[in-house]
Amino acid sequence: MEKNVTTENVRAQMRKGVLEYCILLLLAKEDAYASSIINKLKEANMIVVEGTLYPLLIRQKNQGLLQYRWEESPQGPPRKYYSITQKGREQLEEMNNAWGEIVTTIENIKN
Amino acid sequence: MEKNVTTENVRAQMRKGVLEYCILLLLAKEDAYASSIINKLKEANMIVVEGTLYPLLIRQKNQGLLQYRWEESPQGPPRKYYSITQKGREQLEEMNNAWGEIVTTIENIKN
DNA sequence: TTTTGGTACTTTGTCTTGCAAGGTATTGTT
DNA sequence: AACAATACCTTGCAAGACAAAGTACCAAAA
Repeated sequence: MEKNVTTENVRAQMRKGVLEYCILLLLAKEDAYASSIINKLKEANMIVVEGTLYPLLIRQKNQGLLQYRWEESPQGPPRKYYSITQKGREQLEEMNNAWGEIVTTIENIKN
Repeated sequence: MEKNVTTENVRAQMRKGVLEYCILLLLAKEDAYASSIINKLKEANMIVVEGTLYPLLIRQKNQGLLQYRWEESPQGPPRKYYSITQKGREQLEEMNNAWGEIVTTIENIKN
């Protein structure tokens, strides 16, 4: 059964490829915890939900791109603050290049 | 000099979100058959293999974005020429917008 | 003190999709 | 007939996005 393709689906599809890139971009600027990352991405029109972000952060941590520390919250449970590692910054360098190339490639195909 | 594995993974990841977009962009310019599409994308640095492209073309056809006709080949078996439909062009419009927004979003996150 | 509401992190199951590998089919050449 | 080149298609696996449900912590209200 083919699903009806909506505008949202198109955007969702395109977001997938750059999600990890966005996380590293954000964390390169400042440490953050999952819920705050979701809000920042939402503000930038890059919708992500918990079920996507948490496993993604764990994957990036397991790859050595991120590390985390626990911090008390003014209200509620403690927060897991993620920060980017040296390896993460190198990966981000690669991603910057890759992103630039993709953008160029699309431009080329468009002519 | 060979690029390391992770670099290739990063590029592959980012390509995923825009593959369908690239197909429609190409077919909006001229009809093409699968093997030629693979070559055109390869020239544009957007590597795709048969096992990816054939199911993708079938999906897009089932969604009404593409149609096809058989044409004799000067050498070898007949070719399945795909062309974009009206619905496909409308979808392409959406994708152009979506792509523009993603590019803008990334720029925003960078700053 | 129990309940409630807000915040935060985690896991499970499903669905889609990319891809390697192998298969089928047609045509021209040896 | 055998082979090479071209072209299309399928299968099985793996990764990942997401909805939904679960766990846990804290503070203020009942």
